[in-house]
Amino acid sequence: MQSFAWAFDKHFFCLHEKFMSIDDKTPLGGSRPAPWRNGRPRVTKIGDVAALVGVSASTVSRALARPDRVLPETRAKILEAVRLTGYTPNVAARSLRAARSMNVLVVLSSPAWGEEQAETMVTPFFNEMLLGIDLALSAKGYGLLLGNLYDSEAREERVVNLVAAGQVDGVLLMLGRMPKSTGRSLADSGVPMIGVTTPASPDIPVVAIDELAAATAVAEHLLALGHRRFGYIAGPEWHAVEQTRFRGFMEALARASIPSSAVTRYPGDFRAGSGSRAAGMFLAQQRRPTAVFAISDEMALGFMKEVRRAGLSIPRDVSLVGFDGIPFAEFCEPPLTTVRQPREAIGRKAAEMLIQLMEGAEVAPSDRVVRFAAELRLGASTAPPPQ
Amino acid sequence: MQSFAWAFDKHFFCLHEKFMSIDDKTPLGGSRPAPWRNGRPRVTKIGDVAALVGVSASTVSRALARPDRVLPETRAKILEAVRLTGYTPNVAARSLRAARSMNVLVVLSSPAWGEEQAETMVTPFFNEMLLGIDLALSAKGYGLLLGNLYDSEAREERVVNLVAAGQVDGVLLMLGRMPKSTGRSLADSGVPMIGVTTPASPDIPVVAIDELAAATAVAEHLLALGHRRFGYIAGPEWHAVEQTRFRGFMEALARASIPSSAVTRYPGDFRAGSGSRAAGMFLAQQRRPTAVFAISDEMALGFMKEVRRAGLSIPRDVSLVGFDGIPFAEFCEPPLTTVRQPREAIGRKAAEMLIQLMEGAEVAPSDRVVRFAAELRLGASTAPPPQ
DNA sequence: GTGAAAGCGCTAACAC
DNA sequence: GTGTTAGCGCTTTCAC
Repeated sequence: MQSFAWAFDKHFFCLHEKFMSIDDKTPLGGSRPAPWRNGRPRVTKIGDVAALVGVSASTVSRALARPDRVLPETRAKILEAVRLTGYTPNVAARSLRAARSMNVLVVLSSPAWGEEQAETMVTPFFNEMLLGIDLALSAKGYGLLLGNLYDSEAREERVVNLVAAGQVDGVLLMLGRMPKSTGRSLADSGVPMIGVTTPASPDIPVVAIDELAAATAVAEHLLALGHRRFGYIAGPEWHAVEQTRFRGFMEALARASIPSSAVTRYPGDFRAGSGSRAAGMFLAQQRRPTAVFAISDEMALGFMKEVRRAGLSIPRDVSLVGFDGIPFAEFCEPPLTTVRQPREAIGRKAAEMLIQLMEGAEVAPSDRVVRFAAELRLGASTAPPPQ
Repeated sequence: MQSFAWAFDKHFFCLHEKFMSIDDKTPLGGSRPAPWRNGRPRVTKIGDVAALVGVSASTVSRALARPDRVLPETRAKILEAVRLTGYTPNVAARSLRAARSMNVLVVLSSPAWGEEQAETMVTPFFNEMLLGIDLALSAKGYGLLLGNLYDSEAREERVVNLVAAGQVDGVLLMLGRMPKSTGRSLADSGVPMIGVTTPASPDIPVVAIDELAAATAVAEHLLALGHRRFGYIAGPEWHAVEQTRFRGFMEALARASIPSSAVTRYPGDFRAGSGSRAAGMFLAQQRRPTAVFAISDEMALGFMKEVRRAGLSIPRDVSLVGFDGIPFAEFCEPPLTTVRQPREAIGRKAAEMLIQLMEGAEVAPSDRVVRFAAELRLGASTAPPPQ
């Protein structure tokens, strides 16, 4: 994504010469071939339709926007002409006039250290969420612009510009933290915004799961199985989700009188590779945890693979819990015990709230923070600890 | 995704106090408050910057677009004012004027029968490809609009409109067939277009892997292991990729004198569920194939899961080959033998070709069809047939 | 019910 | 070098 970006910084590439020659061959409707008018195909404009029918452009516009304010027969003729010519309103003109773009920006940050480290554009976790968002938005006629920050500040800057430039009418933030962009921030832009799985904020309504409850459920499940020594594969420390899940997990353990020294915290970044590295550290330990909680399924899968390679078996030697409930969590062997987030519903709800905001409604106070319940889905990767 | 309707924003918000004072002297946004100009946040316009510096709007525009054509000191003052005010050009106006949107549309179709059946917005297969596309586009300042057809005709229509409306400067088609849309087709719109993993077409350059060679490699690998009875989990029949892979697979077998009656063809739709269903059919067979080729990794994983549930072991009882090389193919047990497509490279190449087209270049004849080599990546899911 | 006219914000040709 | 001017395509008053 994010690619939009535009040439704000560098401003236009100039292609004049090329344009000229093409233009000469295909002079566009206008009396004078505009040199900048890229050899674009001649497109039907509202005036063309009007001329064809023998009415004014305003009437065509009205016929399309407020059918009831145009004589039925005029309207019929206009619609016919529209069909005939394949006329489609020019979005840029309409946006300019209406001061709205009908586009929504989804800002996400695939975990990466700079884009050269990125592995995919949309992580499995965001994927289903995007589906819900897309369906909700397109139902209301909004388009979807995708902006991946790839954890890069330069990108962040561009995204902020994008918003400032009025290219989008609303923003969905799917980030672990607020962008710390230089210059004016997103929040300052006055563009409606909703956070998805994002830290709660006074300014920005948030849709997410109840992270604390979910982490608690994981801890209690493992405790109930009899585990007393734990591993925790973390996310980046600045990530809101990491902070909450860690806290929920530790507090639940504390309530069961498990000292924090009984928990080994392995660093991670949500991606499978970091799960494998955590496994390396796990394997090297003298006194290994009997249960490991990875706060993303990808890390759990990475852990699983590495541990199996070392000849250990899950859950016989070590229990494993993931988080998110990505589709592949059930295809691994054993199927992963994980926390399933209702991602499509989250995405849909967030998009619907954003649409309301964009259409001028206020967010009800009760909707400042919407939390969905997450469900602990038992796979076969957890069992009582080995004797 | 997208189509465009209507609604309005209501927010009143003043960005910059600094600016307010200037405002008082030069009430911007027209002498008369336009009634439709729904209390949008007051945004800095080029004229504001100009007024602040004491030059004309054109000079500001020039200072930004062609620095060399403006006096250095003027320019410096302008840049300072831009910084101060947080001015960002209005995209709609620029697009309208320049007749280019700096946006590219990526049309894809997650396998589904209508959107209510969709599982994710971006399949794992498209994901890495999107990464390559995104990086290439954003490097040149282009934005990325995502349009998922979800195999729905209504969506198709909207996407076509989008293109016709000039909302995008170019299109990347990631489909198994050409959209069969009613009304004027995409190809007619005259907008530059590149197909990615799409049927070759006289009009549209294509970037893909050498499907035929890949399918051949799979067949030869299985033949070399000694297999003589095969299963083939197909894609939708209309899908170009399905057609080519099936042909490549069958022809290679034929060259080894394997009769086509030795191949069971299970229907599929690229998704995991259809792989599971194929497994059901497989298990019910009297004389089962000893090797199965699924033309997507997801289907292979679905097959694997179901077969394992029935107590069979891969590759001891049946060998399995997937296709695509999605990340999770190596996390399953056993790791999947699959055809790895260099997806990021494909995406990047396609985007770069599109950019060339959009900037007026011709596609070199040699680039009408660009084929990357795909690599058969041996996992542990293939072995000689059971005795 | 319909047309004429103005103008959204920006850029480029054309003076000076 | 810089200002003036015109107009991209559309929608929306405001007359009639």
